[in-house]
Amino acid sequence: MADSRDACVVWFRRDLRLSDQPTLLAAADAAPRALALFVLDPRLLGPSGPARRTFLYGCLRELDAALGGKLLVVRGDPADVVPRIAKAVGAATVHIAADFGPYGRERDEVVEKSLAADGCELVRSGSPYAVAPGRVTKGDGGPFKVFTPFRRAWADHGWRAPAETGPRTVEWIDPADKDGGPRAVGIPDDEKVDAELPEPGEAAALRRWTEFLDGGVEDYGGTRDRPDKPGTSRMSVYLKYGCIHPRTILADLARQRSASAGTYRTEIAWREFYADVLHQRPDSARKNYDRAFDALPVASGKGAEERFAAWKEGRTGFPIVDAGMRQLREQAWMHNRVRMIVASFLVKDLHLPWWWGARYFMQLLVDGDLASNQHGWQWTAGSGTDASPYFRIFNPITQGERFDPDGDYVRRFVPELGGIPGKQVHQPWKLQDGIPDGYPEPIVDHKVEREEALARYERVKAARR
DNA sequence: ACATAGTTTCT
DNA sequence: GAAACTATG
Repeated sequence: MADSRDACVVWFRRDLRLSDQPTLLAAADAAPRALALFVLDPRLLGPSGPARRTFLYGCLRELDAALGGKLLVVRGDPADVVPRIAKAVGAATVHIAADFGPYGRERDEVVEKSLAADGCELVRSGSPYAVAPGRVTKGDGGPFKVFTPFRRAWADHGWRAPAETGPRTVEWIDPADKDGGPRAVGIPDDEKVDAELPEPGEAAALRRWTEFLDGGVEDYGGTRDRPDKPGTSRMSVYLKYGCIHPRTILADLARQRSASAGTYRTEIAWREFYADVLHQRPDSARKNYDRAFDALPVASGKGAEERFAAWKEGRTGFPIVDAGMRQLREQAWMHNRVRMIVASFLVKDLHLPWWWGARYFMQLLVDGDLASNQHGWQWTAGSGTDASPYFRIFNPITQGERFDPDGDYVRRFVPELGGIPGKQVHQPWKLQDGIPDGYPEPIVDHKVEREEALARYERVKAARR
């Protein structure tokens, strides 16, 4: 329909890399020249704080440099902005590098309709998942609700090998040459971020991945649950922004034979599972996946707000919880084991709604991803897919002693406890000399609140009948 | 007597 | 996952 037009638009969205980028192949097939576009959409950024935005800007800066300074960055609603740009460059097709994945499909349709009015086609050629959400289904076509069967079907489904692409597959159009479209706003300046952020961009992602593959993956099974050790891959933030694609990771893992490589692959599968769940049930980003949990009485009012503030600021009096919450502020990141511990504490000890904690995580975590974050929380709360049973209530002391056995993690992030040697640091109220100055008493009695949580859960059971 | 390894129970 | 319970030496 538009063979006379020789240009297209490559709309970078969540896949901010150039290698292994099938969108570029699709674009090169469609037209010899392409305009590289990134839309700063306030809704795409979601409830992100300065850490996430600044990391994103770093990725954009690297991409722009790799494209010879030709990345067009505009602000606005894609449904309005994208068609105007497509028209300005005379594009017959707009190629999205990675669709939204689990959410925002309706919004894509709005853009699609708007483009179609100008005879321009929207082409989705990628996904930030090995298997796009919605593709792995049960025999009857229904979605999986339990992780393990999903993982098997997901592995059986398979995915293609990384694509051989480079930045020179198309000729990039200088955005200054286009007339009539929205004006470039450029990449915003970095915001003031107190946390120390990981290095943004594709090159950093590949460096980190190589480092993990060569050094850490063999120990992954043994040390991934140890917040006091650098045992995790730290790849989450790069996956979130598409600085690396999971299929690159999976292809490298397939060359390894170790059990640890299999464990790591399972973690990738969890990411894909939760994306699939959110795709099937977009409402589960805000509401209980299991609606029987709507009957769970949650704390509210002034007392709840005060407890929530203590949790956020890392002054609950439970060292492992406080260390985690302070790591979150210092690094815009928290070790996954500790995420589970602080989440369990918020839900089961403080009886606060899981979505309070989930929203706070999304604001601060540099790797915050809606699907993984919300469903990770729902897993802990017991309201999610294949969730942990509600009676699984983490004991913050036992968890601390088991996963931070020498107390190094706590001392690193809670300086008030810096002088207490060994694992005693997990129970400062038992010290002979009393709790060190400046460190709070426990704000709740875990044993009491555990019983309270179980009692509240009876309401959920009743609601199911 | 008592520590502890193993088992059951809990939506 | 943790607590209560049971068996064992």
